[in-house]
Amino acid sequence: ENIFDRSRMAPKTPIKNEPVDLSKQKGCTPERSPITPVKLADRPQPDPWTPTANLKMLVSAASPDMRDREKKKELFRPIENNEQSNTPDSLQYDMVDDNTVDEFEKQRPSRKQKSLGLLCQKFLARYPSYPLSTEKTTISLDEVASILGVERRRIYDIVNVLESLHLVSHVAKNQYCWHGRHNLNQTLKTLQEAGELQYGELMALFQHKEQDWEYKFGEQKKETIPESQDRPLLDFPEPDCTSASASSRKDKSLRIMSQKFVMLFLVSKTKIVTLDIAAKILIEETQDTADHSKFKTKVRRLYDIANVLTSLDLIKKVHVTEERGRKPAFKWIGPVDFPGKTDEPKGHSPMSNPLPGMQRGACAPYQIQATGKQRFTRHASFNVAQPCEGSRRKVSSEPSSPHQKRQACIVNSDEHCSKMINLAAVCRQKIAEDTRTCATETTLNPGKNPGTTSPLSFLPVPGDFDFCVNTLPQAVLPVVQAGVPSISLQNGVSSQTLHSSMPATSKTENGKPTLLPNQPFLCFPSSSLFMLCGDLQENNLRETPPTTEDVGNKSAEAPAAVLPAACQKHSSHKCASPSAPADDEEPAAKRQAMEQGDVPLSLVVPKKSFESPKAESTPGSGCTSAVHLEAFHLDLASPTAPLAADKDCTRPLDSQEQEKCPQNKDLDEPSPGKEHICKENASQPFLPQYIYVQPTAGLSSCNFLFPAKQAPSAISLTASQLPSLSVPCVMVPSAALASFPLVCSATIASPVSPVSDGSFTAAASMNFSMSSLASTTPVFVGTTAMVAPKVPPAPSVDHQQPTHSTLHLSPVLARSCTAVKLDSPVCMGHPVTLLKLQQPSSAPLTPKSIRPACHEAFFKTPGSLGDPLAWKKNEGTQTRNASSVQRRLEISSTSPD
DNA sequence: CGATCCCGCCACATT
DNA sequence: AATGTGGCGGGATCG
Repeated sequence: ENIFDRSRMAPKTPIKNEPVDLSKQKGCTPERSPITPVKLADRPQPDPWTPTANLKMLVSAASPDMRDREKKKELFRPIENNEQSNTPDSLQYDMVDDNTVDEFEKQRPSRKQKSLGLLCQKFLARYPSYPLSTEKTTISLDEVASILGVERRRIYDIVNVLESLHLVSHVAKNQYCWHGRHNLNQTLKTLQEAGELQYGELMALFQHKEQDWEYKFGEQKKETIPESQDRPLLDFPEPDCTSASASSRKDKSLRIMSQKFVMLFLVSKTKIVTLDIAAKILIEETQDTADHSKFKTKVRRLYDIANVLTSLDLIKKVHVTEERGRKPAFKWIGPVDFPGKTDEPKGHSPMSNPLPGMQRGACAPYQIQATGKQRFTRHASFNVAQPCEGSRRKVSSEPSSPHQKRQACIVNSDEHCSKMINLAAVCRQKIAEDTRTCATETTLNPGKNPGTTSPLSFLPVPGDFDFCVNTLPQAVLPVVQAGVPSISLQNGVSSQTLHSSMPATSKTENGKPTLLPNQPFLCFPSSSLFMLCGDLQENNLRETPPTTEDVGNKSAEAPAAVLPAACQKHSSHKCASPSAPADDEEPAAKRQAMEQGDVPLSLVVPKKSFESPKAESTPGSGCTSAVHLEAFHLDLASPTAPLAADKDCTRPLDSQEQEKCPQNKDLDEPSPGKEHICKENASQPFLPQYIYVQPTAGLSSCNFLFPAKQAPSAISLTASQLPSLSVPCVMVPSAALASFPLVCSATIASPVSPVSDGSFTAAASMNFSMSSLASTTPVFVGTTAMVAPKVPPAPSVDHQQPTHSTLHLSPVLARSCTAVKLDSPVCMGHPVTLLKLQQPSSAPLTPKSIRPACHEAFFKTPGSLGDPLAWKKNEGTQTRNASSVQRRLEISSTSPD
């Protein structure tokens, strides 16, 4: 045979392929064949063939080429479509030298035949997926290499990836132990958790970027300490490794890269990750500057990894079509839910050790990350509460203008920042693109759900990016923000473009009636508050300006210089919080989203939030906060842009922005408690701290909400305000005020209930959700009351109002509910508006309390007034309580505390 | 022409 | 120094 081969080969052209044959030939000469393949290849033959060849020879001595060939054939065939594979075989046997060319060609393995993926399949074919626990299969690199007829180097490529998933472990030189897929799910789970921590944030960054940014920045700069923390996210592995394992060398980057890559999938809502995004993320982490060459190299490596993962049936190649064109991407087709897995993203303590088996380097990156993340999340959850870092620091430090800070941060953090930025930018773009684009992929759905897709979960956050970016840059976003939530998101998304214009319009955009379509809201970012101007009209314009300001504020915290610190913190917190929450939530969201569709594109996340479900989901606990946030974001977005994506993205920003606002006083707090407008119900849930005032559409009046939120922590302002529950807020009723009550109308929603998202928007806006914030006090109640009076109009309301008043106290929910009721009947007026109003109303109430409860309860059943009462009670308590969040939750339930 | 990615040089680690 | 590992990127193929 050998001879034949030679003959064939020789005559023709020495093809690379040939080597194998040659080796075989060599094989003939046993001498050389040392077991370990030496580079010797040189040997006699001209062909340098690889040493492995010799080995192969030896190995295969028993079953020489034939096998290989056969194997190859077999393997290939299935794999490849071509017939060629066959031919070669035939050739072998039949062939004559003559066949030569054709045959050769045929024989010569086409590139595909030599692909790493194919090789990996062959490799895997040799071992049982689920080996008996008892038996241990050892893998000899040399042996395998020779058997498979490849260089050892290639085997390393495969083994490294397999090792990253713990399918094999390195036991000794040249020796690997085959574990099979028994622990695959566990490993994936671990990776997912770790990924959420790490990437969650990153992603978040991307998606939420702003938050993250600020978050990061803030922390880092502010505190150096944090740095390490931050790092975790990115670097995680190395550090640990280094210390721990002392991993030397660069080490196993392929292994680590593989894990990270897998994490991205697991964290991605859509389960689709485009190569470029992955590369960017990985590069980023890596640190360095990513130059083009690096990027290229990364991509190459990713292809290597992807080939192996594909062979494992964990991913498949797909294409995501974006505006720009189609981009290569991979979709996760492996297990998604891991039973035991904790769902909660946040909490995990992944650290423990994700990878059971890892021996070597396996330092799990996770750990580190985890840490950092956790923190984040927490923060996120409550701005106030946890603010720890950010706020505190900030406070102390300088709070001057937010902008400055940011910038400064940026500068300082610089790298991170820059990276972040870049990434964010990238993400955005992608997102935007994605959004727009549809996924074409075979697999994917073309669906494009707008929202959905982004490959990474990140996307959703887009807003963040912008935010961040903008901020840094300057911020411009604002406008969008003004647009309000929806807009903001969009902005964030910027790339998407979404709605940039939207701001005001956003509502319209949606088309969703709900919002008031045109109602413009004004949001005042002031700190806590938002002002919504409800005018239906478009006051937007006017509003806009403010918004802008807000925006600016956002970035900065402009408002009060004083507060600045606080603000900053807030901002940071907020950001963080939002993000964090987001992260946490995201997972869920993602999941959901994911579930929903594959959309390739990013963005998916938020949407859900809109829906009540989210709120529900979130509910609870601390998590909730996070969730809220997300929801929040979403909500915001939703209003305007129905598109989830957009919304999502933007949202965050908005909130942030809002926070900034200066206004106030309260504002500061505001920041903490962002108030969002939630158009949607969803928003309800979370909303942060701000209070909105919505005017009804028609109404000119504007309402203001002040955030109560955090009183405690928060800022002084709050305190003042809050002191009692309500406090701070001021409402301006005007007709508008009425609206608030109207807000209740939100109730309207009732019908819809929370739901409606689309529509909600308006409502949403109303929502504010301060609750989340914390605020504590819901406060508003008073407002409500106030309203009532004014509102007389709504007689119907009246009854409620009374309630309200009482209610007011109660947390948001109650309010909302109440309000709703009232409204509905009464208010009236603008139905649409009403919806919006509702929220507002709620908002007024108390942002804080509202939050959690709100979400769910609210929307869903506005009706139950009873609650309100309860609320009142609660409120009282609440007020006391600082922790808004909890309360809120409680509130919702009833009286929590 | 961009997407893939094979191939193997070469550096670093380990023995 | 030999050998094990594996980063890395040129450049060939593929589509």
